[in-house]
Order: sequence, then structure tokens, then C-alpha cells
Amino acid sequence: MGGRGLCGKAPVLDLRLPVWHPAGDKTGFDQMNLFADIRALVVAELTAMTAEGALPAGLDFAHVAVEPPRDAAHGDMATNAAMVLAKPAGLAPRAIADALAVRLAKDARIMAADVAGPGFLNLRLSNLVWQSVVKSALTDGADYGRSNAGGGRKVNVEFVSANPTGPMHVGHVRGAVVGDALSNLLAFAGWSVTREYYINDGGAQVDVLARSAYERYREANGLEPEIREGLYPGDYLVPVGAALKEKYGTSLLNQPESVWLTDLRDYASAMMMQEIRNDLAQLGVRMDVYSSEKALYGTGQIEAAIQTLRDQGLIYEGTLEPPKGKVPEDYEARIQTLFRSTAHGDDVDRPVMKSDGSWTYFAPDIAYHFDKVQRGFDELIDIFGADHGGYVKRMKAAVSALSGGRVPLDIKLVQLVKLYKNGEPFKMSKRAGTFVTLHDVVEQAGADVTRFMMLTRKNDVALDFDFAKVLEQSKDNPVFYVQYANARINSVLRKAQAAGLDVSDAALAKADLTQLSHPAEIDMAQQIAEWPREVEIAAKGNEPHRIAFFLYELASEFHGLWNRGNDDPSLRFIQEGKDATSCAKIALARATGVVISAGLSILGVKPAEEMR
RNA sequence: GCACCCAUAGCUCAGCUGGAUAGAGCGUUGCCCUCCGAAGGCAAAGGUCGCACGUUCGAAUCGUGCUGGGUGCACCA
Repeated sequence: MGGRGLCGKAPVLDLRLPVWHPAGDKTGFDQMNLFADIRALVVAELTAMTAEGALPAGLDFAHVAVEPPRDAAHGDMATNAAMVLAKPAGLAPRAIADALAVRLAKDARIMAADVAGPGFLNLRLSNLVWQSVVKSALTDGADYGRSNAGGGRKVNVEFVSANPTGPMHVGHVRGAVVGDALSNLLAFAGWSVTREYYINDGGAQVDVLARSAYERYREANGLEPEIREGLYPGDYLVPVGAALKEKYGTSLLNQPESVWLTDLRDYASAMMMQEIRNDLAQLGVRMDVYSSEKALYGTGQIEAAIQTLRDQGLIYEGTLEPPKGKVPEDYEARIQTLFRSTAHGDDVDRPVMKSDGSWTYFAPDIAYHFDKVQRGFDELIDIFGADHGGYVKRMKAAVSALSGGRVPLDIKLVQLVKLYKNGEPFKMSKRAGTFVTLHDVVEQAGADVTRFMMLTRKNDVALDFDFAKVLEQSKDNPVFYVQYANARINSVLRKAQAAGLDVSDAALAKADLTQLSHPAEIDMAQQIAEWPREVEIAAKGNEPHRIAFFLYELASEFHGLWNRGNDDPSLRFIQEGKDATSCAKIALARATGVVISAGLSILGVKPAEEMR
């Protein structure tokens, strides 16, 4: 036996004894999450202690946590159980901790359980546990870290929703990326996700679009366009004008607006939407549903939504106080139809109908969100630009009222992106006139780099995007740093394969992982073990940026291990003449790669196979 | 005037939803790099977590009140 190229022959590493999953503890999905496993063990022991009378009955274990300690010197994991329970149990924290420590230490996975400080219980886990994590990553592959935290709940993520009046610009990019990555993340964490775009094609802005397009149509017919104040000046409408000439010839020239407005509005906004779809595709953003504001008019949906509010006594006729501070000069109190949003947490009531009897923008938006509620979503998420901050409370109030408080609405405000090039503020206006388009950004930086960088800040903080820096190949550049780690891993696999080793995941999963005993290797495995936990934390907080940060840390750990191989050849992944050891080390590298791929896939970034 | 967001090392930012001596990168300083895995590596210095109260075993994290910066505030979308 021991033929070259085999990564088998390992002792059985499956430590999943029944004790890991006490009956009634959630679903089987958490079995990949080591922290959840150990927490389950702690809770099981606490339950047993209660049964034996060591703890009073009726204690709430909800706040018992198992987490990595801030300082790794304290151990692999720590639980606050004793401190959380001390007061309600009427016992000293250390007494509970001591008793719990004795019990936990009996578990095969736990090497040591030490009480520290005011009552922390520090746990040191057997290397076998960390080694088995490597195996899990290899056997689960792309599903490693997948979670059922969402429990299959239906969530609707509305994002982008740019007006169909022009191409997408930088301001839209971040919201698009955040929404797309968040959708990926939630899907990975067990939610049933619908990605939705709300087309604002019902308001005055599409009339402006139609008039602007009409001027371009005149231009296409050899006339001088009159781009008056208030029209869209961008030359992206030139092709629209040409298409209109193609379709209508000269028949619309010198015709009054009433003749062509409706047609041009539909035609131009359809063309703009097509362009927006192309932009999204270029950025790698996928939508499941496009909903139209215009389609809500005339169907009775707006009336029905307002009626639902009226039935709750939330609609009334009245006048609003003028805004305090700077009052507009032409302010004049008027009677309007108002939504009593203050009954659901807003600061002032909001108009749904203008004094001339037409709907405000808010009304179709209410109807649209009512539609989402009626479609049966359990949760709604809206991604808005930061300039919509004033809109958050009224929208939440509306959803709260329309769903009877059943459906939570989380609104993520995405802050500005400031563009730079070599530290200088970046201005470019190829075709748009005044703004940098999404197309320009992606063309310069690439979709992968753009997406990753947009996720390196939490959404409510402004972000600097420097075209020079994001393309730099150095450690300063997080995209490169993570991609480089993946490239190194692939390089190891290629070399091993060339040397005749079977480096398939199936083969590597059978490697003798007990060979991974060096602290640096255990550290690497521990980082891999954190992945499922990180996914759940990020998903529950709707915070995709955590994935980007985690990948950076993971890459950092990997590069660190790689660099130590410079000084200590025994830490190199390929050990000449020692296939069993090589297989184990390559398995560790590949497991790291599995997580990087999974993480990048959530971010919507293609992993780099090699750097050039 | 009101609402929302932000404030953590010189700079750019993380910080596990309340845990132990608050972290990373850049920058600075020092050391290492003829070859064996260096588009680098190791180490050090650097903090009143904007301020003040409060909640409790325990606060950067939660609450209240301030200060400074950003954004938005009548029938615009």
C-alpha cells in the first residue's frame, strides 16, 4: 500500500457523535457551524445541571453565547454562561463555571475548560476538531458555510430602482452591488430571496425624458435641438432620437406635445431601461422581477392600498405645518389628503394626494409595498441612496400599517462613493454631460474589482474609490490580496498534480489530517471554522461587507502561513517524498480556497486562478 | 428648528449586536532579503473609543443630553 498519488489511508476523523446534537436543537444545518455545536453542548450540560438540581429550574439560556475570545491566548472559545446565569440563578458565577467546566471537559472535543476572570469559561479544543473542519470544507465544497438561519423565509430585496431617464451612474453602482451581494448572502444563509427593481416610470420625470428625446428626434431630422432648462442634456439621448426618426420619419415634426408625449415617453423609457439592464449585466447584477410604477395606475391598486389605510383611520384631509427653520417663500397652507404616519413612528404625517387631486409619489410607493406584502413576503429590504434618508420613516410606517406589523422592512441607506484617480478627485463626462457612468467605472476598473471595493465599507459610511489604487497589485489592495491568495492555492494544487498527486476534493478529504498539528496550521483551520459563523452574523445583520472583511482576514492568515514556509520548510504545502504529509497540507490549502471561492461568489466576484 | 447617518492610533477603517490588556492596513522607527516559495518578511512605538451622565458583575457597543461633520426636510420624483 501507500502507492504514490493517494490521499487516503486516514484514521476516521468523524467526530460527530450524537452528543453533538441534543434533541430539539434546531435543524441539522448547523452541524457545520462549530460554534453552534459547542454552544449546543453547553446548553445541553446546563439543562442536565438543571435536571440534577445544580441550577434552579426555568432559567433562560438565550443569552448564553459561545464565541472566539478576543485574545487567542485565552483559548479557542469562551462562554459567558456562568456570568449570564449567576444573577437569575442566585449563585456565584465561579461556582457555576467550575461545575460546568468539569462537565464540559468530559467531552471528547474539549481538551481543557478553564475558569478565568469574573467567570469566563475558556475552552481549548482538541486539534482533531480543527482538523475535522478542514474535512468538512472539502466534503461540503461550495456548500460549506451554507446555513439555514433564514429558515426559508421569503425576503424581497429591492435595489437600484434608478429612474429610466438615463444610463446608470456611479451613484447607482454601490447600491446595485450591495443589493446583489446581500441577496446572494441571504440566499446562502437560508432565505428565499427575490431581487426586485422598481421602475419609476410614472412621474413627471419621464415626461421630461420624452421632451428631451423629442429634441433629439428633431436633431436627427437635421433641426437644431432646443435643450431648454430642465431637460436632460446628456448625449445618451442622441441614439434615441435616431431611433425615433427611424420609427416615425418626419411625421412628428411640428406636432404639438399632446400628439407624441405618451408614445415618446413609453418608447424612450423602454430604451433607457434596456440600457440600464445592459449596465446591470455588465456589473454582474441579476434581477428576478422588474416592477413598474406606471403599471400601478389605472388598476385600482393605489386606491386599494389607500383604502386599506383609510379603513384603519389613517387617512384624513388636513393641512401640514410649514417646515420649521427655513420656510419656502411661496409656502401656502393647503388642504391635502394625508397619511397619519405618525401613528407608526414617523415625525409628521405625509401627503398622499396633492391639492389638485393627483397622487404624490408616495402613493404609488405605498401601493407597491402593499403589493409586496400581499405577495407573501415575510421580510422586505429596500436599498436606497443616502439622499432618501428622509423617506425611511414614512415607508416603514406605511409597511407597518399595511401589514399589521407583520412584515418588517429594513431600509439600507447607501452612502456616496467619491471617485479619485491617484488621489485627485475624478471627473469624467464622456457622454453623460455631468456625471460618471457605471459603464465608465466598470470599463476602467472591471466588474470584479468594482464589486469587491464597493463592499469594503459598511453601507452607511462614505467610500473612496481610487481608480489607481484598486488596480494596484500590492498588499494595500484588498481585492488583489484576496485574489492572490486564491492564485497561490491554485498554484499549489497545480504543482501537486504535476507531481502525480490526486488533488481532487474527494481524495484530499481522505488525507490524514492529523498531520496538521503545527500551531500555524491549526490557526488556519480555525479561521476556516469561522466561516459558517461569519455568514450567519452577516446575513442576520444584512451586512454583506462583513464577507469582504472576512475574506481579507482569511487571505491574510493564508499569506502568513505561506510566508512562514520561507523560513520553515516543514510548513510548505508540498513536502518532497512525503505524500501523506503533502496531502494533508494541500487539503488545508484547498479548504482555504473553498472558503475564498464561496465568499467571492457571495460578493459576485470571480476568483482568480492565477495572477499575471 | 426637526429627522437620519457619522465620530475609534498620525491617515484609512474593522470591532462578533454587552465581555477579559480595544484590532488591522498604510505611514513612522529598527532589523532581515547572494540561494532554497520575498510583486516581501519580522518587530517596535503609537489610544481619555468626540464629551458628560446613566443602565450593570462588565460599555467603543445600550439609554439620555451635549459638541463637531454630512444628508434630507410643503402638494419633487
